Amino acid sequence: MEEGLVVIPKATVSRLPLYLQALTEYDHLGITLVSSEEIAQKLGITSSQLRKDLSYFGGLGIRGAGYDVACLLGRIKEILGMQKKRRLAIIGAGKLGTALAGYRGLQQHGLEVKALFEIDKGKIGTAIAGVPVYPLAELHAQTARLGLEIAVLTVPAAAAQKVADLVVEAGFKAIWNFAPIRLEVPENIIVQYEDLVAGVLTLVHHLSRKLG
Amino acid sequence: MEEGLVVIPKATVSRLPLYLQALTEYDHLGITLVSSEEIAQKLGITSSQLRKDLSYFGGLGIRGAGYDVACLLGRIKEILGMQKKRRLAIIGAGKLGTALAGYRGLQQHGLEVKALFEIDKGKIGTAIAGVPVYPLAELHAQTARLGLEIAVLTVPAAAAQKVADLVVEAGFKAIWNFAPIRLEVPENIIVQYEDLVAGVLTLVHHLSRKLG
DNA sequence: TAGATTGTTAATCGATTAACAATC
DNA sequence: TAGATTGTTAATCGATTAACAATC
Repeated sequence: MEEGLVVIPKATVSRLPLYLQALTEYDHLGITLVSSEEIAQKLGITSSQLRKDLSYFGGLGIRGAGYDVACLLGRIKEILGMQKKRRLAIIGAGKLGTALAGYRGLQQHGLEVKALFEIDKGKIGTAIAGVPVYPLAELHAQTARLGLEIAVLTVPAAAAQKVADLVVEAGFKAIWNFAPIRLEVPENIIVQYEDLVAGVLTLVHHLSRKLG
Repeated sequence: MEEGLVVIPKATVSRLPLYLQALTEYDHLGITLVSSEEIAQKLGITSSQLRKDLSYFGGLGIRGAGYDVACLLGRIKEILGMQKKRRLAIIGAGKLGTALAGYRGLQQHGLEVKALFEIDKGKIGTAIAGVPVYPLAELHAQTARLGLEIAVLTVPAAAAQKVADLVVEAGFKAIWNFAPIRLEVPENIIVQYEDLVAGVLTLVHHLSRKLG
Protein backbone atom coordinates (compact mmCIF):
# COMPACT_ATOMS: atom_id res chain seq x y z
CA MET A 1 0.00 0.00 0.00
CA GLU A 2 2.52 2.63 -1.11
CA GLU A 3 0.89 6.06 -0.79
CA GLY A 4 2.74 7.55 -3.71
CA LEU A 5 1.63 4.93 -6.20
CA VAL A 6 -2.11 4.86 -5.49
CA VAL A 7 -3.83 6.35 -8.50
CA ILE A 8 -7.18 7.79 -7.52
CA PRO A 9 -9.49 8.40 -10.51
CA LYS A 10 -10.48 12.04 -11.03
CA ALA A 11 -14.14 11.11 -10.92
CA THR A 12 -13.62 9.58 -7.49
CA VAL A 13 -11.84 12.65 -6.10
CA SER A 14 -14.61 14.87 -7.40
CA ARG A 15 -17.14 12.91 -5.34
CA LEU A 16 -15.25 13.02 -2.05
CA PRO A 17 -16.75 16.37 -0.96
CA LEU A 18 -20.16 14.83 -1.54
CA TYR A 19 -19.33 11.91 0.73
CA LEU A 20 -17.98 14.33 3.32
CA GLN A 21 -21.30 16.15 3.18
CA ALA A 22 -23.40 13.04 3.75
CA LEU A 23 -21.18 11.63 6.49
CA THR A 24 -21.07 14.93 8.35
CA GLU A 25 -24.84 14.87 8.40
CA TYR A 26 -24.99 11.29 9.73
CA ASP A 27 -22.43 12.26 12.35
CA HIS A 28 -24.50 15.22 13.52
CA LEU A 29 -27.57 13.00 13.72
CA GLY A 30 -25.65 10.64 15.99
CA ILE A 31 -25.71 7.77 13.50
CA THR A 32 -22.55 5.72 13.90
CA LEU A 33 -22.96 3.04 11.24
CA VAL A 34 -24.31 3.31 7.68
CA SER A 35 -24.47 0.97 4.71
CA SER A 36 -23.28 1.91 1.24
CA GLU A 37 -26.90 1.55 0.11
CA GLU A 38 -28.10 4.20 2.58
CA ILE A 39 -25.45 6.75 1.65
CA ALA A 40 -25.95 6.06 -2.05
CA GLN A 41 -29.70 6.63 -1.87
CA LYS A 42 -29.22 9.86 0.00
CA LEU A 43 -26.81 11.11 -2.68
CA GLY A 44 -28.60 9.70 -5.70
CA ILE A 45 -25.77 7.45 -6.85
CA THR A 46 -25.36 3.65 -6.96
CA SER A 47 -24.02 1.78 -3.97
CA SER A 48 -21.57 0.06 -6.33
CA GLN A 49 -20.03 3.38 -7.18
CA LEU A 50 -19.66 4.37 -3.55
CA ARG A 51 -18.03 1.08 -2.59
CA LYS A 52 -15.73 1.22 -5.60
CA ASP A 53 -14.70 4.78 -4.76
CA LEU A 54 -13.96 3.93 -1.14
CA SER A 55 -12.06 0.80 -2.15
CA TYR A 56 -9.26 2.99 -3.55
CA PHE A 57 -8.45 3.96 0.02
CA GLY A 58 -8.32 0.44 1.41
CA GLY A 59 -10.90 -1.56 3.32
CA LEU A 60 -12.81 1.03 5.27
CA GLY A 61 -16.02 -0.88 5.85
CA ILE A 62 -17.17 -3.82 7.91
CA ARG A 63 -18.63 -6.68 5.87
CA GLY A 64 -22.12 -7.52 6.95
CA ALA A 65 -22.48 -4.26 8.86
CA GLY A 66 -21.55 -1.17 6.85
CA TYR A 67 -19.23 1.77 7.41
CA ASP A 68 -18.31 3.37 10.74
CA VAL A 69 -19.31 7.01 10.26
CA ALA A 70 -16.61 8.59 12.44
CA CYS A 71 -13.88 6.43 10.99
CA LEU A 72 -14.87 7.04 7.39
CA LEU A 73 -15.34 10.75 8.00
CA GLY A 74 -11.83 11.00 9.41
CA ARG A 75 -10.33 9.09 6.52
CA ILE A 76 -12.07 11.26 3.91
CA LYS A 77 -10.91 14.44 5.63
CA GLU A 78 -7.41 13.02 5.57
CA ILE A 79 -7.60 12.16 1.88
CA LEU A 80 -8.96 15.61 1.06
CA GLY A 81 -6.02 17.13 2.94
CA MET A 82 -8.14 18.80 5.58
CA GLN A 83 -5.91 18.01 8.58
CA LYS A 84 -3.81 21.06 7.84
CA LYS A 85 -5.33 24.52 8.07
CA ARG A 86 -4.95 26.64 4.95
CA ARG A 87 -4.75 30.41 4.78
CA LEU A 88 -6.64 32.23 2.07
CA ALA A 89 -6.70 35.75 0.75
CA ILE A 90 -9.56 37.20 -1.23
CA ILE A 91 -8.54 39.50 -4.06
CA GLY A 92 -11.34 41.92 -4.84
CA ALA A 93 -13.60 43.16 -2.04
CA GLY A 94 -16.73 43.56 -4.16
CA LYS A 95 -20.07 41.88 -3.44
CA LEU A 96 -18.85 38.33 -3.97
CA GLY A 97 -15.53 38.85 -2.18
CA THR A 98 -17.38 40.34 0.78
CA ALA A 99 -19.84 37.45 0.86
CA LEU A 100 -17.02 34.88 0.83
CA ALA A 101 -15.10 36.72 3.57
CA GLY A 102 -18.02 36.12 5.89
CA TYR A 103 -18.86 32.62 4.70
CA ARG A 104 -18.80 30.26 7.66
CA GLY A 105 -18.48 27.16 5.49
CA LEU A 106 -14.84 27.99 4.81
CA GLN A 107 -13.86 28.32 8.47
CA GLN A 108 -15.73 25.08 9.21
CA HIS A 109 -13.50 23.20 6.77
CA GLY A 110 -10.21 24.56 8.07
CA LEU A 111 -9.94 27.39 5.57
CA GLU A 112 -9.00 30.70 7.20
CA VAL A 113 -9.61 33.94 5.33
CA LYS A 114 -6.74 36.10 6.55
CA ALA A 115 -6.79 39.05 4.18
CA LEU A 116 -8.72 40.97 1.54
CA PHE A 117 -6.92 42.93 -1.17
CA GLU A 118 -8.42 45.91 -2.96
CA ILE A 119 -7.56 48.92 -5.07
CA ASP A 120 -10.52 51.02 -3.87
CA LYS A 121 -8.97 53.36 -1.28
CA GLY A 122 -12.30 53.74 0.49
CA LYS A 123 -12.17 50.11 1.57
CA ILE A 124 -8.45 49.82 2.36
CA GLY A 125 -7.71 49.95 6.06
CA THR A 126 -11.20 48.79 7.05
CA ALA A 127 -12.24 45.27 8.03
CA ILE A 128 -14.95 43.25 6.28
CA ALA A 129 -16.49 40.44 8.33
CA GLY A 130 -13.47 40.80 10.60
CA VAL A 131 -10.96 40.43 7.75
CA PRO A 132 -8.54 43.34 7.21
CA VAL A 133 -8.49 45.00 3.79
CA TYR A 134 -5.02 45.69 2.35
CA PRO A 135 -3.98 47.62 -0.76
CA LEU A 136 -3.19 45.35 -3.71
CA ALA A 137 0.31 46.83 -3.72
CA GLU A 138 1.02 45.00 -0.45
CA LEU A 139 0.16 41.60 -1.92
CA HIS A 140 3.73 40.35 -1.99
CA ALA A 141 4.64 41.57 1.50
CA GLN A 142 1.49 40.33 3.22
CA THR A 143 1.61 36.94 1.51
CA ALA A 144 4.95 36.21 3.12
CA ARG A 145 4.01 37.81 6.45
CA LEU A 146 0.66 36.02 6.84
CA GLY A 147 1.70 32.73 5.21
CA LEU A 148 -1.03 32.94 2.57
CA GLU A 149 -1.37 29.94 0.25
CA ILE A 150 -4.67 30.18 -1.63
CA ALA A 151 -5.80 33.27 -3.55
CA VAL A 152 -9.51 33.68 -4.16
CA LEU A 153 -10.04 35.75 -7.30
CA THR A 154 -13.25 37.77 -7.13
CA VAL A 155 -12.21 40.55 -9.50
CA PRO A 156 -13.86 41.48 -12.84
CA ALA A 157 -12.98 39.19 -15.77
CA ALA A 158 -11.09 42.02 -17.48
CA ALA A 159 -8.65 42.28 -14.54
CA ALA A 160 -8.36 38.58 -13.70
CA GLN A 161 -5.30 37.66 -15.77
CA LYS A 162 -3.26 40.60 -14.48
CA VAL A 163 -4.24 39.85 -10.90
CA ALA A 164 -3.39 36.18 -11.45
CA ASP A 165 0.10 37.23 -12.59
CA LEU A 166 0.54 39.30 -9.41
CA VAL A 167 -0.72 36.45 -7.26
CA VAL A 168 1.74 33.99 -8.79
CA GLU A 169 4.57 36.47 -8.35
CA ALA A 170 3.57 37.02 -4.73
CA GLY A 171 4.13 33.33 -4.00
CA PHE A 172 0.62 31.87 -3.79
CA LYS A 173 0.41 28.16 -4.55
CA ALA A 174 -3.20 27.93 -5.66
CA ILE A 175 -5.95 30.05 -7.15
CA TRP A 176 -9.71 29.68 -6.64
CA ASN A 177 -10.98 31.63 -9.61
CA PHE A 178 -14.49 33.10 -9.75
CA ALA A 179 -13.78 35.25 -12.83
CA PRO A 180 -15.33 33.72 -15.97
CA ILE A 181 -12.04 33.40 -17.80
CA ARG A 182 -9.33 30.77 -18.24
CA LEU A 183 -6.07 31.82 -16.60
CA GLU A 184 -2.58 31.33 -17.92
CA VAL A 185 -0.35 30.40 -15.01
CA PRO A 186 2.84 28.35 -14.52
CA GLU A 187 2.04 24.65 -14.31
CA ASN A 188 3.03 24.33 -10.67
CA ILE A 189 0.16 26.64 -9.70
CA ILE A 190 -3.13 24.88 -8.96
CA VAL A 191 -6.22 26.56 -10.39
CA GLN A 192 -9.78 25.69 -9.43
CA TYR A 193 -12.43 27.30 -11.62
CA GLU A 194 -15.71 28.29 -10.03
CA ASP A 195 -17.76 29.74 -12.83
CA LEU A 196 -21.19 30.55 -11.46
CA VAL A 197 -22.53 31.49 -14.89
CA ALA A 198 -21.54 28.07 -16.24
CA GLY A 199 -23.58 26.44 -13.51
CA VAL A 200 -26.75 28.37 -14.13
CA LEU A 201 -26.41 28.06 -17.92
CA THR A 202 -26.35 24.30 -17.60
CA LEU A 203 -29.60 24.63 -15.68
CA VAL A 204 -31.06 26.91 -18.35
CA HIS A 205 -30.12 24.36 -21.00
CA HIS A 206 -32.01 21.60 -19.20
CA LEU A 207 -34.94 23.94 -18.64
CA SER A 208 -35.28 24.86 -22.29
CA ARG A 209 -34.88 21.23 -23.36
CA LYS A 210 -37.84 20.42 -21.15
CA LEU A 211 -40.06 23.44 -21.75
CA GLY A 212 -38.82 24.99 -25.00
CA MET B 1 -31.45 15.73 -38.55
CA GLU B 2 -34.44 15.38 -36.23
CA GLU B 3 -33.98 17.77 -33.29
CA GLY B 4 -35.73 15.54 -30.81
CA LEU B 5 -33.52 12.53 -31.47
CA VAL B 6 -30.09 14.16 -31.26
CA VAL B 7 -28.42 12.84 -28.15
CA ILE B 8 -25.87 15.29 -26.85
CA PRO B 9 -23.37 13.72 -24.42
CA LYS B 10 -23.42 15.19 -20.92
CA ALA B 11 -19.72 15.94 -21.13
CA THR B 12 -20.34 18.01 -24.25
CA VAL B 13 -23.16 20.03 -22.66
CA SER B 14 -20.96 20.74 -19.65
CA ARG B 15 -18.37 22.33 -21.92
CA LEU B 16 -20.74 24.63 -23.81
CA PRO B 17 -20.50 27.48 -21.27
CA LEU B 18 -16.74 27.29 -21.71
CA TYR B 19 -17.07 27.67 -25.47
CA LEU B 20 -19.49 30.54 -24.96
CA GLN B 21 -16.87 32.22 -22.78
CA ALA B 22 -14.09 31.91 -25.34
CA LEU B 23 -16.23 32.95 -28.30
CA THR B 24 -17.62 35.98 -26.47
CA GLU B 25 -14.06 37.09 -25.90
CA TYR B 26 -13.11 36.65 -29.58
CA ASP B 27 -16.24 38.54 -30.53
CA HIS B 28 -15.36 41.47 -28.25
CA LEU B 29 -11.86 41.54 -29.71
CA GLY B 30 -13.36 41.86 -33.19
CA ILE B 31 -12.04 38.47 -34.33
CA THR B 32 -14.50 36.96 -36.82
CA LEU B 33 -12.86 33.64 -37.67
CA VAL B 34 -11.06 31.16 -35.41
CA SER B 35 -9.71 27.65 -35.87
CA SER B 36 -10.51 24.78 -33.51
CA GLU B 37 -6.81 24.72 -32.64
CA GLU B 38 -6.87 28.35 -31.45
CA ILE B 39 -9.96 27.92 -29.26
CA ALA B 40 -8.64 24.64 -27.89
CA GLN B 41 -5.30 26.15 -26.89
CA LYS B 42 -7.03 29.02 -25.16
CA LEU B 43 -9.19 26.62 -23.15
CA GLY B 44 -6.57 23.96 -22.51
CA ILE B 45 -8.41 21.15 -24.31
CA THR B 46 -7.65 19.24 -27.53
CA SER B 47 -8.88 20.54 -30.87
CA SER B 48 -10.28 17.07 -31.55
CA GLN B 49 -12.54 17.37 -28.57
CA LEU B 50 -13.81 20.78 -29.62
CA ARG B 51 -14.57 19.64 -33.19
CA LYS B 52 -16.24 16.48 -31.92
CA ASP B 53 -18.39 18.49 -29.51
CA LEU B 54 -19.45 20.94 -32.20
CA SER B 55 -20.18 18.14 -34.66
CA TYR B 56 -23.20 17.11 -32.57
CA PHE B 57 -24.87 20.31 -33.68
CA GLY B 58 -24.19 19.88 -37.40
CA GLY B 59 -21.51 21.36 -39.63
CA LEU B 60 -20.81 24.73 -38.07
CA GLY B 61 -17.32 25.30 -39.44
CA ILE B 62 -15.72 26.08 -42.78
CA ARG B 63 -13.17 23.52 -43.90
CA GLY B 64 -9.82 25.07 -44.57
CA ALA B 65 -10.77 28.25 -42.72
CA GLY B 66 -12.21 27.64 -39.25
CA TYR B 67 -15.34 28.75 -37.43
CA ASP B 68 -17.25 32.01 -37.93
CA VAL B 69 -17.30 33.52 -34.44
CA ALA B 70 -20.67 35.30 -34.65
CA CYS B 71 -22.36 32.30 -36.23
CA LEU B 72 -20.99 29.81 -33.73
CA LEU B 73 -21.73 32.12 -30.81
CA GLY B 74 -25.35 32.41 -31.92
CA ARG B 75 -25.70 28.67 -32.31
CA ILE B 76 -24.25 27.93 -28.87
CA LYS B 77 -26.56 30.47 -27.25
CA GLU B 78 -29.43 28.75 -29.01
CA ILE B 79 -28.37 25.30 -27.83
CA LEU B 80 -27.96 26.55 -24.28
CA GLY B 81 -31.47 27.96 -24.46
CA MET B 82 -30.42 31.56 -24.00
CA GLN B 83 -32.80 33.11 -26.55
CA LYS B 84 -35.56 33.21 -23.98
CA LYS B 85 -35.19 35.40 -20.90
CA ARG B 86 -35.64 33.60 -17.60
CA ARG B 87 -36.91 35.07 -14.34
CA LEU B 88 -35.19 34.14 -11.13
CA ALA B 89 -35.96 34.61 -7.46
CA ILE B 90 -33.35 34.42 -4.75
CA ILE B 91 -34.49 32.77 -1.55
CA GLY B 92 -32.42 33.99 1.38
CA ALA B 93 -31.15 37.57 1.39
CA GLY B 94 -27.96 36.89 3.34
CA LYS B 95 -24.47 37.74 2.13
CA LEU B 96 -24.47 35.35 -0.81
CA GLY B 97 -28.04 36.11 -1.85
CA THR B 98 -27.26 39.81 -1.77
CA ALA B 99 -24.12 39.33 -3.83
CA LEU B 100 -25.99 37.32 -6.46
CA ALA B 101 -28.82 39.89 -6.62
CA GLY B 102 -26.30 42.45 -7.82
CA TYR B 103 -24.28 40.12 -10.02
CA ARG B 104 -24.15 41.55 -13.53
CA GLY B 105 -23.16 38.24 -15.11
CA LEU B 106 -26.72 36.97 -14.70
CA GLN B 107 -28.35 39.92 -16.43
CA GLN B 108 -25.78 39.66 -19.23
CA HIS B 109 -26.90 36.11 -19.97
CA GLY B 110 -30.61 36.85 -20.03
CA LEU B 111 -31.27 35.91 -16.42
CA GLU B 112 -33.40 38.48 -14.60
CA VAL B 113 -33.46 38.54 -10.81
CA LYS B 114 -37.01 39.68 -10.10
CA ALA B 115 -37.43 39.01 -6.39
CA LEU B 116 -35.71 38.20 -3.11
CA PHE B 117 -37.53 36.25 -0.38
CA GLU B 118 -36.67 36.51 3.29
CA ILE B 119 -37.98 35.81 6.77
CA ASP B 120 -36.02 38.63 8.44
CA LYS B 121 -38.61 41.42 8.86
CA GLY B 122 -35.90 44.05 8.84
CA LYS B 123 -35.14 43.30 5.20
CA ILE B 124 -38.69 42.74 3.93
CA GLY B 125 -40.06 45.72 2.03
CA THR B 126 -36.62 47.07 1.17
CA ALA B 127 -34.79 46.62 -2.15
CA ILE B 128 -31.35 45.06 -2.50
CA ALA B 129 -29.43 45.98 -5.65
CA GLY B 130 -32.76 47.18 -7.02
CA VAL B 131 -34.52 43.89 -6.31
CA PRO B 132 -37.56 44.00 -3.99
CA VAL B 133 -37.50 41.82 -0.87
CA TYR B 134 -40.73 39.91 -0.15
CA PRO B 135 -41.72 37.82 2.87
CA LEU B 136 -41.30 34.09 2.30
CA ALA B 137 -45.03 33.70 2.97
CA GLU B 138 -45.72 35.45 -0.35
CA LEU B 139 -43.67 32.94 -2.34
CA HIS B 140 -46.65 31.27 -3.99
CA ALA B 141 -48.46 34.49 -4.88
CA GLN B 142 -45.43 36.32 -6.25
CA THR B 143 -44.24 33.33 -8.28
CA ALA B 144 -47.43 33.40 -10.29
CA ARG B 145 -47.59 37.19 -10.46
CA LEU B 146 -43.99 37.71 -11.59
CA GLY B 147 -43.70 34.58 -13.72
CA LEU B 148 -40.77 33.22 -11.74
CA GLU B 149 -39.17 30.03 -13.04
CA ILE B 150 -35.82 29.52 -11.32
CA ALA B 151 -35.33 29.60 -7.54
CA VAL B 152 -31.85 30.36 -6.25
CA LEU B 153 -31.41 28.78 -2.82
CA THR B 154 -29.03 30.77 -0.64
CA VAL B 155 -30.40 29.70 2.72
CA PRO B 156 -28.56 27.78 5.48
CA ALA B 157 -28.21 24.04 4.88
CA ALA B 158 -30.52 23.30 7.80
CA ALA B 159 -33.39 25.17 6.12
CA ALA B 160 -32.72 24.15 2.52
CA GLN B 161 -34.98 21.08 2.26
CA LYS B 162 -37.98 22.88 3.76
CA VAL B 163 -37.46 25.86 1.49
CA ALA B 164 -37.10 23.51 -1.50
CA ASP B 165 -40.48 21.99 -0.64
CA LEU B 166 -42.04 25.46 -0.57
CA VAL B 167 -40.40 26.39 -3.85
CA VAL B 168 -41.72 23.26 -5.58
CA GLU B 169 -45.18 23.90 -4.19
CA ALA B 170 -45.04 27.51 -5.39
CA GLY B 171 -44.60 26.33 -8.98
CA PHE B 172 -40.91 26.89 -9.70
CA LYS B 173 -39.49 24.66 -12.43
CA ALA B 174 -35.83 24.68 -11.45
CA ILE B 175 -33.62 25.18 -8.40
CA TRP B 176 -30.08 26.54 -8.36
CA ASN B 177 -28.94 25.27 -4.98
CA PHE B 178 -26.04 26.85 -3.05
CA ALA B 179 -26.79 24.99 0.18
CA PRO B 180 -24.34 22.11 0.75
CA ILE B 181 -27.04 19.46 0.84
CA ARG B 182 -28.75 17.11 -1.64
CA LEU B 183 -32.39 18.01 -2.13
CA GLU B 184 -35.32 15.64 -2.47
CA VAL B 185 -37.64 17.02 -5.12
CA PRO B 186 -40.11 15.58 -7.66
CA GLU B 187 -38.31 14.35 -10.75
CA ASN B 188 -39.78 17.02 -13.02
CA ILE B 189 -37.93 19.69 -11.06
CA ILE B 190 -34.44 20.51 -12.36
CA VAL B 191 -31.78 20.95 -9.69
CA GLN B 192 -28.34 22.42 -10.30
CA TYR B 193 -25.96 22.07 -7.38
CA GLU B 194 -23.44 24.82 -6.79
CA ASP B 195 -21.45 23.72 -3.79
CA LEU B 196 -18.70 26.24 -3.21
CA VAL B 197 -17.12 24.15 -0.46
CA ALA B 198 -16.82 21.20 -2.84
CA GLY B 199 -14.89 23.38 -5.24
CA VAL B 200 -12.36 24.63 -2.74
CA LEU B 201 -11.95 21.20 -1.14
CA THR B 202 -10.93 19.76 -4.51
CA LEU B 203 -8.33 22.50 -4.64
CA VAL B 204 -7.15 21.69 -1.09
CA HIS B 205 -6.84 18.02 -2.07
CA HIS B 206 -4.56 18.87 -4.99
CA LEU B 207 -2.60 21.27 -2.79
CA SER B 208 -1.92 18.67 -0.10
CA ARG B 209 -1.05 16.03 -2.70
CA LYS B 210 1.60 18.40 -4.00
CA LEU B 211 2.91 19.91 -0.78
CA GLY B 212 1.88 17.49 1.95
C1' DT C 1 -24.91 -21.06 11.34
C1' DA C 2 -27.89 -17.57 8.83
C1' DG C 3 -28.21 -13.01 7.34
C1' DA C 4 -26.16 -9.05 5.75
C1' DT C 5 -23.08 -6.14 3.42
C1' DT C 6 -18.53 -5.33 1.87
C1' DG C 7 -14.71 -5.47 -1.63
C1' DT C 8 -13.67 -6.96 -6.22
C1' DT C 9 -14.25 -8.74 -10.72
C1' DA C 10 -15.53 -8.43 -15.37
C1' DA C 11 -18.67 -6.66 -18.61
C1' DT C 12 -20.60 -2.50 -20.34
C1' DC C 13 -20.93 1.98 -21.24
C1' DG C 14 -19.41 6.59 -22.40
C1' DA C 15 -15.67 9.98 -23.37
C1' DT C 16 -11.35 11.20 -25.46
C1' DT C 17 -8.03 11.38 -29.04
C1' DA C 18 -5.03 10.52 -33.10
C1' DA C 19 -5.37 10.22 -37.70
C1' DC C 20 -7.03 11.25 -42.13
C1' DA C 21 -10.39 11.68 -45.93
C1' DA C 22 -13.37 15.38 -47.30
C1' DT C 23 -13.56 19.86 -48.86
C1' DC C 24 -13.17 24.91 -48.48
C1' DT D 1 -3.86 23.54 -57.75
C1' DA D 2 -1.68 23.84 -52.99
C1' DG D 3 -2.50 24.75 -48.33
C1' DA D 4 -5.35 24.55 -44.55
C1' DT D 5 -8.71 22.97 -41.45
C1' DT D 6 -12.96 20.70 -40.77
C1' DG D 7 -15.92 16.55 -39.77
C1' DT D 8 -15.66 11.71 -38.87
C1' DT D 9 -13.80 7.28 -38.00
C1' DA D 10 -11.91 3.86 -35.16
C1' DA D 11 -8.91 2.84 -31.50
C1' DT D 12 -8.01 3.82 -26.78
C1' DC D 13 -8.87 5.13 -22.48
C1' DG D 14 -11.45 5.76 -18.25
C1' DA D 15 -15.80 5.38 -15.55
C1' DT D 16 -19.86 2.89 -14.18
C1' DT D 17 -22.42 -1.01 -12.79
C1' DA D 18 -24.29 -5.72 -11.97
C1' DA D 19 -23.12 -9.65 -9.85
C1' DC D 20 -21.11 -12.43 -6.44
C1' DA D 21 -17.42 -14.49 -3.57
C1' DA D 22 -15.47 -13.12 0.74
C1' DT D 23 -16.33 -12.38 5.35
C1' DC D 24 -18.23 -9.90 9.36
